[in-house]
Amino acid sequence: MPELPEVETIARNLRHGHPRETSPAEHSYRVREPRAEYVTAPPSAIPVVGKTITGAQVFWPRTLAEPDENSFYHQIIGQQIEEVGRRAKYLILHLSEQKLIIHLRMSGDIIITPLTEPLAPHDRLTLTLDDQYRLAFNDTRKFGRVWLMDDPTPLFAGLGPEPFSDEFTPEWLHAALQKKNRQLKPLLLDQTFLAGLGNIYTDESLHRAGLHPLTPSALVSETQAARLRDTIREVLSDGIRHNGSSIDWVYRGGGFQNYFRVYGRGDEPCLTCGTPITRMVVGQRGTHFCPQCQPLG
DNA sequence: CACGAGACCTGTTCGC
DNA sequence: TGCGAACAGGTCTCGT
Repeated sequence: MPELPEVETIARNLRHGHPRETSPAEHSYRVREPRAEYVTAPPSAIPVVGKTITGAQVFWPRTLAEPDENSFYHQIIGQQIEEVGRRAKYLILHLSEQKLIIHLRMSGDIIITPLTEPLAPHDRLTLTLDDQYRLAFNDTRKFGRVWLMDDPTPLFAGLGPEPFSDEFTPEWLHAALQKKNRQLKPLLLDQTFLAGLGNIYTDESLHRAGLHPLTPSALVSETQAARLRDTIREVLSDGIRHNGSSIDWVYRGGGFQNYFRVYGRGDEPCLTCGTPITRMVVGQRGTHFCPQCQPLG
């Protein structure tokens, strides 16, 4: 589920609590009704910085990638949450002694509730906080993973650059695309090439850049690469500004789904030219593009 | 190196 | 109504 903007939103929520999306209805299409209980604020929007972990519980063993369960309990209890960060799609809780790394994969979410609330159906790992709140890693599909480590550097070693870093320049992107001989869509999804893009934001970036998802990377011109770099940053910024995307049953307060131009809009008219959006499968992922605005070759 | 298929999982939606 | 297939924001591994 979550891509860079959603993970960034959760990190900010856990750090500060964050103002909610008060989405104006103007560009709204495909609007889904948010779950009534979350209309004011999603449960991830409660700050946890400064709180101390007084208990922990693992309900689905595979969720905990490292260390083993007993060591996890022994090590994490007593540590304070000092800061919350993000690298690629990883959420990072900086604890007083170690780092707690969380990858939400397809269906993960972080939910903060008072201890008096019952556990949610898909809570896989929970932390008890000293102010009588509970931080739950909730993950319907069980793909998510959690690591408690002294130094997470090895986990991040293979990742490509952050899209908002100084390293991600038009020149870097053009050169990097030249070095590969791959289709753009799967290449942009490859976290070792560039960190943070997922299926939604890749499709949206390529549409705004006017590039076909199957374009061979080595054929992208300098001008096109520069444009693509800008649209990637633009789409991610828009996503963050709207607190990420909320689709299907996972609602965490974001509203960027109301601004999708191609994702999930197969057969609907392109908002630029009116041509029906095409949906095809590329690398086993649903891929959406406008055949008019994003010609191949 | 590039690419496709299969795994890992549960839940929703759609067609018959 | 029931039931199977397709599909879902991600990533890893294996075979060609």
